[in-house]
Amino acid sequence: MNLTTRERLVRAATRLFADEGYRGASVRDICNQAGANPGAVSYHFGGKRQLYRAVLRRAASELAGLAPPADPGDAPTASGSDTVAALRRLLRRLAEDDAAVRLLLRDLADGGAVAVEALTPPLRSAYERLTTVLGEGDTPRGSARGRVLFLGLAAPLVLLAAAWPVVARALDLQSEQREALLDELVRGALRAHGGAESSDP
Amino acid sequence: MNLTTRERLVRAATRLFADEGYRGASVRDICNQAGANPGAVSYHFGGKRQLYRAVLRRAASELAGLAPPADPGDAPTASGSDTVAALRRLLRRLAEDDAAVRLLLRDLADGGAVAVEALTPPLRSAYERLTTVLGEGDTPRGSARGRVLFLGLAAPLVLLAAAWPVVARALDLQSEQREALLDELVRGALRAHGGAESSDP
DNA sequence: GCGAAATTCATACAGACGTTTGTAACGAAT
DNA sequence: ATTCGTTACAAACGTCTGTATGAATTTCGC
Repeated sequence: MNLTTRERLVRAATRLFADEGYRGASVRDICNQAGANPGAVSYHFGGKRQLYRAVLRRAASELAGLAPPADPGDAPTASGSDTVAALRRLLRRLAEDDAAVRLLLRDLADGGAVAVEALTPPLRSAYERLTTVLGEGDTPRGSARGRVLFLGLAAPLVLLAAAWPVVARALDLQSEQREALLDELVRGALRAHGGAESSDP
Repeated sequence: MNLTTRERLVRAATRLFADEGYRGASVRDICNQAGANPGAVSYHFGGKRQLYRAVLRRAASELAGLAPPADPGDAPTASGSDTVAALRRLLRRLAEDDAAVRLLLRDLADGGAVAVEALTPPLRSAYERLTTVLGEGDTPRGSARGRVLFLGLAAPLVLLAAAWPVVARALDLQSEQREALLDELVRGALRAHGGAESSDP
């Protein structure tokens, strides 16, 4: 592999931090995996903490890249069949390399400092994209229904991607049923969205 | 405080493990917080790992206790207004001491070994209670609609309790709006539940 | 009030930790 | 050809880790 040492460090650290946590992954392990010296972390990043921040930033922006901003050309659709397909793709990508999700899950447990600052823009754009596509654009961010739709989709998605074993065991599901369950969830959320008006503002 | 040393250790460890993670919380810190000796952990629990397991077990059973098993006397209700109230209480208790939730969140990032084995029974009973109350008892655990309802409620609840700052920031919400948002979520889920039939088995 | 058991204590240990250090290797510019 | 900045290296540093130990102390049945 003809990658720079810095890049190899980030990749090895991503895997190890996701697997073992910040303190659990030692600088020596990371450098061994990257084929570098113990001092390489201090040299390239100024310390372990800053390597961790770099890894977390990259993971967050990777997750952010999975939710593209709202396209003005998007037409309001009642069915949302393309929404189902898009979320299906999203789940597949989240599941096939879960390092980023697990890293952010750890950050959430740590208070979510990085998640708050790095994930707010993509979450907002995903929220706006969703409400735009579904024709709720008249009340951009204040709509109770929009919030419910968004959280009702995003939260199960995170759990499906990051905590699937727990969900599968609790609900007696096989691993192949994960995408089917996501489909059911999306349809359920859209059903809720198309239902009766909510009462409070 | 006239608590046994063992109990003080568990309490201090719960807070520190939740705040700093397993490796981040040192035995010395725990013992200092508990007003005990460094050797107290080895003496009472046989080691740090086993103290951690005890803490995790207690947290899991505490969470489990918040979701009482299905009462045979529960009558199927279409409105689910008592469901809203029950989940409101649940969120409030989860939020006011978030140590247990953060502990289990860390366990999820670690693979969820404890969460899988300790949370499966309460999750199942909560699931059955929910479907029973809402009159879906004819297809006990195979119903796609039941799974959607359950996940659509449980997942946002976890996020609301454990990652509220991220959610609040992304959705431009104040901290007082948390319970209102939960209400909206429950109503949305019930709306989805009462909607059209789902297609697949 | 006594003796045994249970508990707490101060201390010590070997190992792993993150980081620093001095030096060597390398290509580019002078 | 030589200087320079960048990068990589091996070794060592002091600190902190979890645990073990044996003495001191408290607790409790009698």
